[in-house]
Formats: sequence, structure tokens, C-alpha cells
Amino acid sequence: MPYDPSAFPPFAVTVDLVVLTVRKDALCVLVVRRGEPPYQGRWALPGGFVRDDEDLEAAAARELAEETGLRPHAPEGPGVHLEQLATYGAPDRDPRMRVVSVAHLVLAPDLPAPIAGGDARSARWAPTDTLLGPVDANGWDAEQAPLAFDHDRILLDGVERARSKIEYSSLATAFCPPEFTVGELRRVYEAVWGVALDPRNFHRKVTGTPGFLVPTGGTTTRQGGRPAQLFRAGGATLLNPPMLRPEI
Amino acid sequence: MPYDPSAFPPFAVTVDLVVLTVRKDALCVLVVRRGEPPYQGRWALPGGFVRDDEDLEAAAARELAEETGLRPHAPEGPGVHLEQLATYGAPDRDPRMRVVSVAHLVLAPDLPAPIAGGDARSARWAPTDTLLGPVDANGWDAEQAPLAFDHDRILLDGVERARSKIEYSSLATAFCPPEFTVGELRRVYEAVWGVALDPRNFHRKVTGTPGFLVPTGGTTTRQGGRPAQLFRAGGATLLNPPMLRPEI
DNA sequence: GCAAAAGTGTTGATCCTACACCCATGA
DNA sequence: TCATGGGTGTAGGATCAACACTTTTGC
Repeated sequence: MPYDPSAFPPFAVTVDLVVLTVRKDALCVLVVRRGEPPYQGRWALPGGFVRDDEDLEAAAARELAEETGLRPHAPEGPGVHLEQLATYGAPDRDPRMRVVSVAHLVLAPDLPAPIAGGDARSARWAPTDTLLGPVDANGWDAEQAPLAFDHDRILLDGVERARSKIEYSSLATAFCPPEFTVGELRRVYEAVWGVALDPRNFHRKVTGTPGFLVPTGGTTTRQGGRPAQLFRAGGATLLNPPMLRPEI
Repeated sequence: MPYDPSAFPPFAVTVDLVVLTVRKDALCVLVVRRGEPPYQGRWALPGGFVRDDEDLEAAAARELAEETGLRPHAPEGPGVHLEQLATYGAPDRDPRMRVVSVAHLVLAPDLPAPIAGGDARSARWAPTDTLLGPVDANGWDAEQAPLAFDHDRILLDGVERARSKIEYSSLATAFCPPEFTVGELRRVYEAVWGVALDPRNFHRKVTGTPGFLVPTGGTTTRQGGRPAQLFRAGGATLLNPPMLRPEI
């Protein structure tokens, strides 16, 4: 077909961010409160319009920096991980206009400082299980209401992506600070999967997988008990054999 | 921010299809020849604009029907499989305008009839390894030139998705006719992964995985040799334990 | 000493690979 | 009879779950 500008309808394109972290042994997501209609006052995933001269991943990185002050790292490095998740474009997903949203997934360590660069009054970490858990008529209040737009579905897809990727990749280290113990890494797996793991077998498994963990030589007692070795993330990105998620 | 139509730039949104099949023991992709600039005369992935009132997956299903006459099935059923792959939106990926393309992956059995509904003169099955293989200055001709736009990258992502998904899901059966033998299923794995598998261990593995294959009772000798049992795809979508891809 | 968390050893079950071997058809 | 692909048996190795046990700190 020849090029005809009237042959296609115009869309708005946005990026939405599923920013996950592990806080107090719970998987949490960054949500912001909407200040204007539609869904005014409701919690939503952070996001915004893609600019005219901007690639999708660049737009996601820009929104992440605006909301949290975080910058994505190279795929291999430690720290914040950013990847494209999926795209959502149902015709009625935004009542104002036709919007296609390219969702991205961010995995970040628990930030000791409050979220930098963002507006603390309108942004917070919400445990994912209260947002995604079964809707119980009793324990339900406005604070735990579903997210705006189709953001519940996007969050669910993001959590499921994180749950499966830590099985066969070293991505769980993205939830940890630059130096961490085996026990801290295990608590990440337990929080993301929502299961209890055997500490002894877990230790053998992760320290025995080549390229997963590199000892730094230091130790720490911040968890109490016997001092634990400190590790950094190794260069390996794919785990072979994978971590096994217990069946529920 | 209040709603302001001038606050966001308009985009065109398209769907592109990576339609894969296994023909003559080779993984092949459906490509169409472009009839107009840019990239006139070059091969490209099929695709088209998303309509104003159309969901993304519906647009992909419509394009698939227009190009091949195929219809996607429910996730559980046998036959054509359709899923979203990824979204590509570099500012310069189409010289005419700003286009964001939501790529979809289709897995189809080898079609005995030529591609129905499409234009046979301008559509063909191309082996993926000649499109993606290392660029060798000798064996390179226009017929094997890279695809238009960023379709080489999209194809590579689609092939990689198919390679990994048949490890832990029963999706390989989407490449097979409704009834098939264990040997035919094995040749699918060998074509997609590009490796040779032990027929004896493969047989034990797939017939021993609960829910993967259901015997129909019939047999066939279409491959020569001893008659082989015929199977249909079972209800299982996730394989536990997964098929193991040999390391190269 | 005692609690707590970090590690190591061991055992039996499960799964995988490799290959010997048999089975049922067409030519 | 032979070639061809289908299918079963079996032995050795790798991996895993379960759990007893030792180590090293803070209190």
C-alpha cells in the first residue's frame, strides 16, 4: 500500500514501570497516587509519554530517573535492572484517548534512602501480595483497592516475569546491595517466590554454581549469628542448572 | 498533569508477525516482498497498522488471517499459536514517520497447501538460518540479504523465544499436525534447536512426561520403518521436568 | 552458656546420558 | 533378507531433598 498518512489512526505511546524491590522480606512495587482524573486519588504505576525523538528503553530510563533517581546499569553489572515487559493497547484502556503502553520491569535493591527525586507524599512501596491477593470482602479498603487503568494486569505480568526469571538467571542479585550474604540472597528468593527454602541446600547450590557469586573476602554479622561471607554478583547471567522453585 | 493533546506526539502503531514453521527439517519464517519504498523489493515480516478500535492481539490475528488464512487457537488447543513477542520503537526505524511495532510470534505446523489467502508471488518460507546466519561474503546474494527495517532483530528475538519456550512448555506440538509421532516431534526439536537428539531417550522423556502427549490409538508408517504410534497434544502447557537443550 | 545464623557431611531417590538390544514394517 | 525407523532395558553419573551435625559470633 502506498504511504498515506490518513491510512492509520494516531496513537499516544507511553511507558509504564513495574519497579520491584524486596523490603522487610516482602516483594514490593513502587506506586504513585494519581492527582487528576481519570482514577483521581487512586494508586497507579509510574509512567509517562514517550517523546518524539526517544527510543522506548530511553523513555523508560528517563521516567525511572525522574521517579526514583535510579539509573539502569549495563545488563551484566550489579544494581538496577531494566527490561521491556509487554505492551498493552486495548482500545478502552484509557477513557481519554487511544493509548498504547509499553511496560518495563525494573528490579532494584532495597533503597536505604527514601526515593530520591520523587514526591514522597504521592509515591510509596506497596507489598505486591496485598495488591494482587484474592479480593477478600473483609480486609478490603480504599488503600488496597486495585490500581488504576489495567495496571493490576501489568503488575501481575511483571511479578510473574520476575518469579520465573530468577529461576534460570542470576537476576535475583539485582534485588541485593552490591555486597550481600548467601542468607540475604535466600531471603530474596523466599520473598519473590513466597516459599521457604532450606538454608543448607540453598547455600550449597548458589556457591556451587559457577559464575553466580564471587566472594569479596569480607564478612558481616549484620544478620546476627555466625559471621557470613560477603559476595558480589558474578559475571554469569544464565544459571545452569537453574534454581528449582518448589511446587506449591 | 492535565490532559493536553499537544503534550504528546502522535505515533503510528503496527503489528509485525514472526510466523515460524518447520519444513524439511529446517526452521522457516514467513516473509513477504515489499512492493514499495522504503526497502522496495526486499523481504520483510508481514504486518500492518493497528486499527482505531482494535486490540493489539486482534490486529495480529487479523493480519495473520489476511496473510495465511490461519486462525489462532485457544492457548490450550492444538494448531496455530499466537503470542506477543516484544515492541520495537527506535525513532529512526521507519524513515517515513514515527512507528512503534508490536511484534507477535506465531508457531504453525507445516502447511500441506500453499499459503492460503496470501499472494504466493510475494510471500515465501525462508529458512531462518540463512537469514540469521553469520554474514559470509561468499555465499551472500540479494535473495539472502537482511530483512527490511529492523526485522532481522525481531526475527532473532522470535527465534530465541521459540527456542527457549519449547524447553519448558509443550509448545513444540504447535509445529506438528493434529496427530503426529514421537519421531516427528523430535525432528521439530532438532530443527528449532539445531542439534541432534538421542531418539531413544527422547521417546522415553516425552512419553513419560504426564499430560504432554496423548496416544490416539492409531499408527503410521509415513516415516518408513516400524509403525509408530500417533499422539495428540495433551492438556499440559508447562513441562515438569523441562526438556533439556544440549549445550553446544 | 545459650540463641541464632552460617556452613559441611551423608544418604537415598530421582533424573539424565550412553549405548546394547529387540520389534515391525517396506522393498 | 536387509535397511529403516520405533521402542525397551540397564548401568553409571549428576543432582536434589532431607536432615544430622559442627562452627562462630552476640548477648
